[in-house]
Amino acid sequence: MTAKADGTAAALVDIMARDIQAGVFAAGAWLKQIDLERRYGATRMDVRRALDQLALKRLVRHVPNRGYHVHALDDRQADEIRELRVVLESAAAPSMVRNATAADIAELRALARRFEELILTGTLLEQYEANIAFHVRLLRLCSNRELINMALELRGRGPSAPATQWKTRARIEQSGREHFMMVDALAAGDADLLRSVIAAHIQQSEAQTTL
Amino acid sequence: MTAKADGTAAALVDIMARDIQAGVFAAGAWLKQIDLERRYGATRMDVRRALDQLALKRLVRHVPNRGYHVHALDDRQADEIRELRVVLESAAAPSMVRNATAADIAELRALARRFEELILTGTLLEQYEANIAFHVRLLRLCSNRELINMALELRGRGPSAPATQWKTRARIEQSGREHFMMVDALAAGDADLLRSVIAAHIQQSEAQTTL
DNA sequence: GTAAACATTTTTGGCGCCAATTTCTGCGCG
DNA sequence: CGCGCAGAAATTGGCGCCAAAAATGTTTAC
Repeated sequence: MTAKADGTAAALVDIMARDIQAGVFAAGAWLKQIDLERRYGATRMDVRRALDQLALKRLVRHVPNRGYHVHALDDRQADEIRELRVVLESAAAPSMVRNATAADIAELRALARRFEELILTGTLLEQYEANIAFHVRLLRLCSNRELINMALELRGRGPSAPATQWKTRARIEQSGREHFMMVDALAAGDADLLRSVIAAHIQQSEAQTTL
Repeated sequence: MTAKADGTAAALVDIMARDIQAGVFAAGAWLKQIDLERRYGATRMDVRRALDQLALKRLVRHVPNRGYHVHALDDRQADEIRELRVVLESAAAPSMVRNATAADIAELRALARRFEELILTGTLLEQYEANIAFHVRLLRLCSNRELINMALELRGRGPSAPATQWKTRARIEQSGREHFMMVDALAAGDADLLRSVIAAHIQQSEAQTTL
């Protein structure tokens, strides 16, 4: 529960970010420092640091003398973040195609299969994590580490809470198919195809972006 | 010198970021908290908060029990950040073209002219600030605010210190011309042209990106 | 003369307390 | 019965002090 010696603050930021994403706190709820330090078994100072960094990431908002509350992003921001993810992750496509080895492709296919299985047998959280695992593995093929970091950070900020992500069963199955389409595009070395599949996957639509 | 009541910490982060960019501190130098609190007239706690946030922005690096030192990015990171800026800012081009009014274009042309004048008459710092002013004004045409924020943050992290930015007089004059080329592309409503000028401008090369 | 060990000084980082502000609760008044 | 007000409780946020760790300077032994 309590994190290690030095990485305490950084680890707490990650854990809290995950919890906010997962909807542990109600949207717009006030985060009382006392509750947080009990919940995470952290010191007051660590909680404050974590809240400050989360405010910088726009996951929470700070109001002087009132405290921090989880920042529920409106539709506009959600759209803008999705659009940004399309820009970044499709820009990464050519680099991914360039660097993907046979072993990478095999691993990705396994992860795609795992996600597909969990559609039937897994819990929502397992599906969520399997999806993350696939996308992180895919992103790491890109040689631009700064782009990887930005894309991951953006994914953390976006409306990816399981509750809102896959609305229908048809949609989650479509996502599963798209994972295989990405792997196939990689195997075929078709960067343009990969790009458009990624774009459609993020936007959860059939059409490709026209930004 | 000392910042306002509430925004103290946030303002200090901005000021310190600017100073690091401007090369006030030597690359890799250790930032002693005592020096910082005297230099900026801030409390110890504000300095610590600012350093933490700067570490999150990767402008400084933290070593436990040693302190914070300015993070000199290597060539690889510099290239990756430049590449990311190309991706983001050229992705913004169509939106810029869509939203630019006649008034916007006039303002931008004035800013471009100001930069051109300062090439001859201004100091390096003035040139730097005029350049920033032009680019911020241009970016703000984009309707995607998240993209704007990311691009600005990235610009702050990149190797934009005046010392390394414009190596030759020919290059700074070329930058000045490119500013006008961007304004012209905006006025003509040519998003593709704007995109390639922006890409070339960031990469400081004549060729357009092939990412 | 050099290098290692020791002592001093500087710096970081954590812990706790207390003041300022806000919110909640209960009471009185119209 | 509702509204407003005052006191109390709770929460945030700032300030300072002190211990642990590192860097520096000094002494001593070889």
